[in-house]
Amino acid sequence: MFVSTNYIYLCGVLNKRMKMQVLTLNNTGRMLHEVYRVFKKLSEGQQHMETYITPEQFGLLHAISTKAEEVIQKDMADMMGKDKSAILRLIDSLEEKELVKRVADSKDRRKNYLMVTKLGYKVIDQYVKIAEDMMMVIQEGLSQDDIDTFQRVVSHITAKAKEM
Amino acid sequence: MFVSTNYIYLCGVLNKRMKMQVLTLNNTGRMLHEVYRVFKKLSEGQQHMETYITPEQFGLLHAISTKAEEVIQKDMADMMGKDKSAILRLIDSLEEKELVKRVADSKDRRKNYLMVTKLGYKVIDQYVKIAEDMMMVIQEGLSQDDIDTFQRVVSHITAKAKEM
DNA sequence: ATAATTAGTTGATACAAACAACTATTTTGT
DNA sequence: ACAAAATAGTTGTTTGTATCAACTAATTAT
Repeated sequence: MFVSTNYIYLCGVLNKRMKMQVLTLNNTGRMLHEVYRVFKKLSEGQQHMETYITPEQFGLLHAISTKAEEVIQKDMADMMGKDKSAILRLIDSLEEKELVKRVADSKDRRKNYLMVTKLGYKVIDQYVKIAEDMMMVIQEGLSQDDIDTFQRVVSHITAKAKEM
Repeated sequence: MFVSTNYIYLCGVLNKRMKMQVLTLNNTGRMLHEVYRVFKKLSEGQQHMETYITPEQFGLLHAISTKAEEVIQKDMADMMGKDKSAILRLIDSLEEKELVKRVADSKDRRKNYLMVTKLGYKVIDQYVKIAEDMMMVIQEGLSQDDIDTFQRVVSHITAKAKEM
């Protein structure tokens, strides 16, 4: 399993040397790393998994499934901030596992709509179930206020970064 | 530049389907992705960089530099949750750029202490400076309370995940 | 009608992860 | 004291995923 921790120490270092009390993304990458580790462990404990997919594959598959409108590869590349060829290869791998299908647009023959198959939804559900159970345990001890603030700060940082 | 977004959608999906109001790591990976993008852009804008290093290299280099005691490769592998061979190869790359040195322990000849060179510290400072400036902008509009809560939630999640 | 743009594809290259097998050294247990 | 176990590091192999550049085919704009 390939796991990059790019973000972990990149973001982890922000502010280590700050003189004043400021926002620290110090442990955020490490947090995701730990959560990912647990998620992976729980996933592997499941014997009856339909299909094993990597986090990248899962992320893309899930992202496709949650879009209200039809999406094409280009949309997913934009959405996920990756090169179109990266998306293409992820789609290839998902199609090989029969989790998505490329369906040609009859009007614009350059486009392939991405459709999640029945099996695709099944696999998503399996992974989502694991994630839900895990998060239930993880959030024990946090108040609703904590959670709300956390989400708000995340949105704030994301928005600020996006305009930079 | 290699950028993995493993965590982004893995964690991004946690809770999308939750029925009740719960902790959502929904956008956390995306947040780090955006922050990383800005960081990279700012880094590339710097003409007078001593040496370009990847985020992984930077993370390891910085982590070594902040340890109070001498560290060996094994320590860094444990600390960063990676296989020792992954660390070894990152150290190789850092040593090639003359940012760290392996120094043999005279007592236990199995061990190599990792020492950050002068150039190593110089490179760290350059990257840290960029990160600091960026975070100053990003945190505008957040209260101290927001920041504290954010950090506390991150610690909570990390701790909970670690014991799972 | 030609030019520019768009969507997708392919090939080349790079980075970094895991795992397994190995060496050399040190520590442990009897 | 010596054999066995543990430890630190190394190397080779495989896998996954990213970028970039060059390309085709189809569509849109001038």
